[in-house]
Amino acid sequence: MPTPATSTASAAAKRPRGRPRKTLEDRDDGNRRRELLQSAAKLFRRKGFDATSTRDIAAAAGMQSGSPFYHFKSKGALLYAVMQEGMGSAIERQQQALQRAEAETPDIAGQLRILIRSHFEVLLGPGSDFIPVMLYEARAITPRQRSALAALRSDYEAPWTPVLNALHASGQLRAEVKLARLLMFGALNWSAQWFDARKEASLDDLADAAMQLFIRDLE
Amino acid sequence: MPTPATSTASAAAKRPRGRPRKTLEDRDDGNRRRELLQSAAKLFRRKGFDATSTRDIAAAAGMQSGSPFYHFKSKGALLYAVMQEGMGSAIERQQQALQRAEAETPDIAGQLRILIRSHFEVLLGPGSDFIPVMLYEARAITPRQRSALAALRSDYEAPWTPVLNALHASGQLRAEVKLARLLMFGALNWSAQWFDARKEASLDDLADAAMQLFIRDLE
DNA sequence: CCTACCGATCGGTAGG
DNA sequence: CCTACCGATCGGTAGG
Repeated sequence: MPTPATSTASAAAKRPRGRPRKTLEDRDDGNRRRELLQSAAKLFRRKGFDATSTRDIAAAAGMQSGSPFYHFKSKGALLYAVMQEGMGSAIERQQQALQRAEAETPDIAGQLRILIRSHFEVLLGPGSDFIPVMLYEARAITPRQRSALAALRSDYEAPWTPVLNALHASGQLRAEVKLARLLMFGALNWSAQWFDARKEASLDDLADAAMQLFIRDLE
Repeated sequence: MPTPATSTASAAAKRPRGRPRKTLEDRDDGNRRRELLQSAAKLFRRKGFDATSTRDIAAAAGMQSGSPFYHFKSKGALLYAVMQEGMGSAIERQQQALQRAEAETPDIAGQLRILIRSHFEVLLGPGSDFIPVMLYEARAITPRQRSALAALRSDYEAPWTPVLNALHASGQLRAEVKLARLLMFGALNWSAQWFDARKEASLDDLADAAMQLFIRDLE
């Protein structure tokens, strides 16, 4: 829950930073921009892009109504930045998960489990507003932005292809790889609509269920 | 493609109906309401609820800007009506598909295929704007409306439960039924995001791929 | 980053 | 169902 804008702003006014001078660096512009991104991601996810006003976002970040436009040249640019940020960190997390797993040299099904588990984390884990926004607000961006994001998406999906091909070749994945991939991502991505972290199932439970659903001859 | 509003309106003015008197029945209010629902469903799907203005909808149905409010008391009521209409016809189609199949007494996997095939038709077939709107614009309706639709959704999903339970019992579906159902619907529902009727795959291809992906020991 | 503001658009309504 | 209209809200900007 974000603190209401007014109290955040007044708290900041009452509690001056350690350094006395009020230079630009003191303002820590990078952090303000990051707070805007976070607030925007959370609101875009909860209410949708069109139902979120730039005033909502400003208030959530403890700013006045016009201030977001000091950091982003338009509301659309903010949305696009949220999506880029989401894809960037998703790719990063995925690569880290794959590298961590390399030490254990898992079998091919084990590699798919790593990818699926990492995908659920990006989608449902802590701070996971960016990717759902990217998935569910694609209508609101320009064609040029869409194709730039499609390139990032290809990067993200690249590690999946050899794994799925190998599983198909070994008979553990029966459906044609191209359609299987689309259906599998649907099963995973849709979880952003129903998953409730407070409820029974954990991300590991989800990954187990997905593996059992898609892959035969496990272990 | 809907005819532009102006030409539709002027055509109607130039071509009086068969009956000379201008009573209310002559106006055929039921059809106008239906045209509004169709236009709204198409626009809500393409642009989203918030990005669609009631003026857009009116124009698509060949009306003036204030006229939708003669048929629906608010924009939200229009959205809700689209969703109800979608669920109603989805349930109807599903029951017809199941009845048609009864004559052939298919095995349990065959029954799942019927349900999946019917689901793809409701989602991707001709005139399939209503259910995607229901799936992707749920944020925009009130909690009361949401729970009323959840009841319809339960009706729709009811035939799936015994089929999935039986497949789980026979070992053809390995994952726990509750999570499997959520993941499966995700795989199917997500197709509304990527399916292109002009491209290679048919709805039967999709149903085949889904069956191969989810179910073992087919035929 | 704030203050003050603008033009455009929007959902909805009164009266016919 | 149309005409004419209203109040509210919104994205964005100038000037500091």
